[in-house]
Amino acid sequence: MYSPLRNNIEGIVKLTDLEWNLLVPHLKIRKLKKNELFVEIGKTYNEMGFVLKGVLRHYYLKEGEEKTTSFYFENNIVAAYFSCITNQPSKLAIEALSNCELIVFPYNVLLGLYKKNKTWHEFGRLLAEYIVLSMEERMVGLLIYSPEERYQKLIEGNEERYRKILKGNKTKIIENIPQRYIADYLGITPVSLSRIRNRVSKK
Amino acid sequence: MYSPLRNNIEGIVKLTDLEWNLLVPHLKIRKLKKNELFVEIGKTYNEMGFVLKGVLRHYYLKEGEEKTTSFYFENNIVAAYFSCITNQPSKLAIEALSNCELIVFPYNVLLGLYKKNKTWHEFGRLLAEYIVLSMEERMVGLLIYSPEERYQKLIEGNEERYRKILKGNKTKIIENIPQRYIADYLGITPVSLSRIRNRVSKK
DNA sequence: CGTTCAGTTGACTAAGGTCAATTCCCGTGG
DNA sequence: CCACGGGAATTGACCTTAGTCAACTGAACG
Repeated sequence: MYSPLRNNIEGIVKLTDLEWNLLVPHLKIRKLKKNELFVEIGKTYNEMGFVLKGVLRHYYLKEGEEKTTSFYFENNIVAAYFSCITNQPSKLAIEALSNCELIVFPYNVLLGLYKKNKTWHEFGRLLAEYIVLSMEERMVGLLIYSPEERYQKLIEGNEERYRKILKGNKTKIIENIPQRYIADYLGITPVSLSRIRNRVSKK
Repeated sequence: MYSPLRNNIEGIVKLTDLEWNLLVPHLKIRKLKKNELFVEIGKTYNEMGFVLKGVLRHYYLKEGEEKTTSFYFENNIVAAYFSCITNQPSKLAIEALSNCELIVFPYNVLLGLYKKNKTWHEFGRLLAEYIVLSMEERMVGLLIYSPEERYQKLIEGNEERYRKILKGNKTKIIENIPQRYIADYLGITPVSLSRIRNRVSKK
């Protein structure tokens, strides 16, 4: 039941059964219906999730408009990282784009494991480090490529992936996500994305 | 001599003298002349730095053009993070924009401290986590604000800073960095930045 | 079968990119 | 001290591309 989570953690550090079992008692399954929120803006969170089934999006509000900046697929960790780490109200919302099934556990528990156990602590550090690397990559992409180039790269699936746990299969973005969210993700409007797609397909 | 580094680390975790002294023997001072490279593209690095004096920039090459995506000021940690973590050749270069004085030490040593000492390990994890938070913020800025809005935010110094160690004083960007690099940082051309400045100053 | 909403398309606007000329600044050498 | 050279920044003219608004299309769903 929980083995996909273990597999993914073990993509980063090897766990003994003993270590794994430190976490297991705190795991729960949580189901979300399509359009249900996993994280709401303004609330403070202590909950980590791991996607077993489904897709979620992560958005900010700017002048009342939802701006989708990220997605979570199967085998991704999903959380209001900012809120968990700083204990401040979340500035972003996370919404299920389809019916989802998550493994959830409290961030506190993870912090406890960090204190108690070296392997778990190493997992926490490495996870954060890999997230840094993947964010650096995306940020550089936003700075040095045009919207059209970014779209090209997205459909070519050219981005590097440091660990499966971070980004599952990116090609799924194209297949499973409504275009207006992809447009946000690329930093453009849905209308522009439609035109870019048109341009690109004619080449 | 090394106390600014200790102060900044202690912005994240408290160190006993004993813990601090685990690192000290491995510290060295390194001076860079203006325009000298701290990191070259294609070489693999194991060196961390901490800026005592001066400013550096961090750039990628795209079709032969240098694209500056980040800066390092006094009291910032500077490193080819990607190269240190993955042991792969660096894709970016880091250049001194002025004569610089750095404290340097091997990343290996830090890894050794992580293994040996819980406080150091916690430092490593928290550092990576704060970097994640600050990168998330910058990335969202690139996605949801226009170039002009980004420039406004830059001069207003509106960005949050999770720890001094990450980003020193951002207002210094405006004062100390040639505009063409700031343009890259904002994801626009120097010509556009000049026009934006003109527009903004007339409001 | 109609309602709804995402996606496309068209017309127009606004903003950034490009290229080139000019000005400004600063340092260097006569 | 002044004149010159070189690079950075500004400005102008023009182009390209994204944004906006609105109309239309088409598929999904009840």
